[in-house]
Amino acid sequence: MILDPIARLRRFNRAVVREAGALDTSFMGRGRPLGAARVLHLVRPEGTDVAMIRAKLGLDSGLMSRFLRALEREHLITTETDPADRRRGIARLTPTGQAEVAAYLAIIHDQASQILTRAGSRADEVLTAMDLIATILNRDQVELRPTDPDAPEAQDCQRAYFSELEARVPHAHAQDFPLPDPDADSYRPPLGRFLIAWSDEMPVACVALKRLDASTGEVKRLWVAASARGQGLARRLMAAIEAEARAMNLRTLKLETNRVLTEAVALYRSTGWADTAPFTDIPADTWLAKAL
Amino acid sequence: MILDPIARLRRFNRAVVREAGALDTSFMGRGRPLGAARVLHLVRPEGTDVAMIRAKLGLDSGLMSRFLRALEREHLITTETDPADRRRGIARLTPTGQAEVAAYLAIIHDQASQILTRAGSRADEVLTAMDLIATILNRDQVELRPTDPDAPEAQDCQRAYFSELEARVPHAHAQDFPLPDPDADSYRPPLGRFLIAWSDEMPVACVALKRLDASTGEVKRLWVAASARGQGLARRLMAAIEAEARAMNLRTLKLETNRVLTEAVALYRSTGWADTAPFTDIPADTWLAKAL
DNA sequence: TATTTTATCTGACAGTAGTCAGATAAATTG
DNA sequence: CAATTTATCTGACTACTGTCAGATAAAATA
Repeated sequence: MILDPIARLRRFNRAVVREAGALDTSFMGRGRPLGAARVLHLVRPEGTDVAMIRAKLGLDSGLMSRFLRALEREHLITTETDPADRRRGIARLTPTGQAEVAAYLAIIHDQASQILTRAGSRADEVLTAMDLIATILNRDQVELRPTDPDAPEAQDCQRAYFSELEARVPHAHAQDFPLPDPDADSYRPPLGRFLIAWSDEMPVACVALKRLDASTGEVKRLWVAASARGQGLARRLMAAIEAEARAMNLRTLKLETNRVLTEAVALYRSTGWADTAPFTDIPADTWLAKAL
Repeated sequence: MILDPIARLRRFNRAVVREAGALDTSFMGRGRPLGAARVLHLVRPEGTDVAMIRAKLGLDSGLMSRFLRALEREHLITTETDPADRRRGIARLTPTGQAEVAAYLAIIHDQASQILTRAGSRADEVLTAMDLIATILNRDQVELRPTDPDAPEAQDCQRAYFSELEARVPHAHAQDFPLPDPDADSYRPPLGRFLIAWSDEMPVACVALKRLDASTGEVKRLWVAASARGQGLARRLMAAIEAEARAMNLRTLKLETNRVLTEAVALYRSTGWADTAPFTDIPADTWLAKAL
């Protein structure tokens, strides 16, 4: 576009802050200060560690204590001491509290759909834009965590991976890859691993490892969301999955890919992977191996 | 992408609010509450109407008065009564105040470039995404204002328009349209008009009107930024420029266009424009007229 | 000209966020 | 076991935001 980048960024900031301000007052719309509402949001019915909430919100212990007692007075939560460490507290949502959280979520949901309605025919574009911006802003906080390959988020990642393959690789068809994967056990300890990269609780990339024999593993399902590319996430995931493989005492890793996936192939080759004998069928046309 | 739209929107909100929060505290980093800093930002060296600032920020008159006096005590502004209406106040930035505003801007600038740096190779994509989101959020506040055709923003719009033409219309070359336009007088009262659509002080669309003879005008330079499409802005601009033409006592409007600009042509035809005899050269291939 | 409206100022007050110091009780460490 | 650390609680305090009522002076209106 036409303007100074800084001016564009400031305009964006103003627009978003105005919207977020409206969100704040709506929090107060339920007769509770923002701070207490934020705490309430993090308490789960099955119980949440008080210290964890405090860390997450960066609250002073005194303020936290006051919020908790205010919520308790409203019968929205109950607190007890952690039996394992009786200095620590555990907060639990009461049924009333659950209803209150649901009411907040309904408000948020309404406001969100209002924004999407305002975007009209461009809602998809707007969401893609939001993903990109959120991913950039969260960039330093992306966390890799092992996940069950049948977890809904893992399936989401794989679905996105398959449809990307279908779009780019000749003779690859998403329907050849059923979900949940009948082979999921192979990606689950002790046979394998499934890693997801999380950006603020949203999965943005994944990779899987599968044991082939006592000393050999196969790397599969390396996928990075379009919004999260250009941050070295694939490299980070590959390093992490190689570390997992070493921890499993594997000495060789293999993978199959297709030369049209140029970024992926370039990444592999630049990190010590070399051609090896084909060990699978089409749509693969490139087979690589790496000694650990 | 893969997740529930609402979840994506909430993640976006969290990411941006966290960032904006950091921006807020930096405002306080200069030892002044956010409210006063916001007021300071709106005061111009040549003097600003106090009531206008108050309306823009939605402040209570009492609070506003206190902010102004606090800023005055710091010698950042001076205030006087409006000679034309001695109930009203006018605030002026002192040189000290100008330096202070510059210091704020430097901080903002730093933070903005930090974000762009974080975006790395995707900075352009991020800015485009921000434009889109800001435009959607500001959607209801787009304002049409007549502008001088030589104003920098008008030139920005025209530059964007020409490069769009060059990209889409065969035989159109941006270098055939010098800026500032030697013909600018034609788009300036009393001969013509140049309208810009502003979204939070950023130009997002424009249109020009040029008198051909006592009763005929020509509409030119209809342009809408990519980020602002799909909101009916072109239609709004056309309606406004037709109103301007009527106010100038014109009875017929003409325009030239090219059939590859399908959205534009469709808009014209759906609002009463009909084919007319060619009155210009290539790259035009479609000539339309409308009786007012 | 009398009345009403408008723009601002002033003082009083309340709610929220946040900090700090000290107290308490339960782990952890030496 | 004594000393230290950790998690929480409590009370005191400050700063910022925001609201309300009343005062004042200058337009605008009847």
